[in-house]
Amino acid sequence: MATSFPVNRALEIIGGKWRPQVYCTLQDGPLRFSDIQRAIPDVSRKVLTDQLRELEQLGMVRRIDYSTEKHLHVEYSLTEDALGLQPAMNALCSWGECHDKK
Amino acid sequence: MATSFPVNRALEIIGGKWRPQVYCTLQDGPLRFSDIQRAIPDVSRKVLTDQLRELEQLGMVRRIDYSTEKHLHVEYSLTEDALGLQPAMNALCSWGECHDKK
DNA sequence: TCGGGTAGTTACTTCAATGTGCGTACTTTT
DNA sequence: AAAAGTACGCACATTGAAGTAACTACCCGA
Repeated sequence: MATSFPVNRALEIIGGKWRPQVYCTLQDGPLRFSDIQRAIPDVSRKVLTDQLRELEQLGMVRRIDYSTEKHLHVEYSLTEDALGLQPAMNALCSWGECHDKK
Repeated sequence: MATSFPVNRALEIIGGKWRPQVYCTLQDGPLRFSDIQRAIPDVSRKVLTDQLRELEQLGMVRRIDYSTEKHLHVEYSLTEDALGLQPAMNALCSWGECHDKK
């Protein structure tokens, strides 16, 4: 299977159309669902919830429900495991920045 | 568009089902088509040629035709641009290795 | 009570990536 | 003469990721 390569574990997290944005958005700290949506305006609610659920199952995103009887309040954040990908993300970003121009 | 993120430039190269394998296989030097196939047995001829063509168009793979009237001989290798991704690849790999076990 | 905010779910559709199976054309080896 | 290697191309089918649109259910402020 493709997952015999260790890279693919990492690509499950940051691969796909929206995951890099979700990752980058959550890097700066916990956010509510609607804040993530505002940060990534082009993603639909459905796709965003799908992505967050999948990332949660992969152990990369933590979902904490602070809702009371009065208010809905859910926060999403990256787990420590996910934060371990930051060096790799930075390497990918800096490569990307060098190879845009032209 | 999603490509506003610099990460996505890099994910065009190493994202997808077979590209990490192709990348890793060619890291060790130029190979012929059939050698790549032997290194990645599960990929079909069509998909492999598709991938190589796309990576060539992205400027990540160099295709050199050494054929004579006698022999077909084509070699594929990574470009210098693509080799610039090695630090990022290593970072992804080492993250993946740490998070397999368990 | 009307619009806007919170956080979703459900059903259906579309589209790009991937896979299957065939044919081409020319070679060397047995 | 037949089989097997090299490097493809083409037509089509399947699959999975992503998108669209509508619905739920509750709260707040004007």
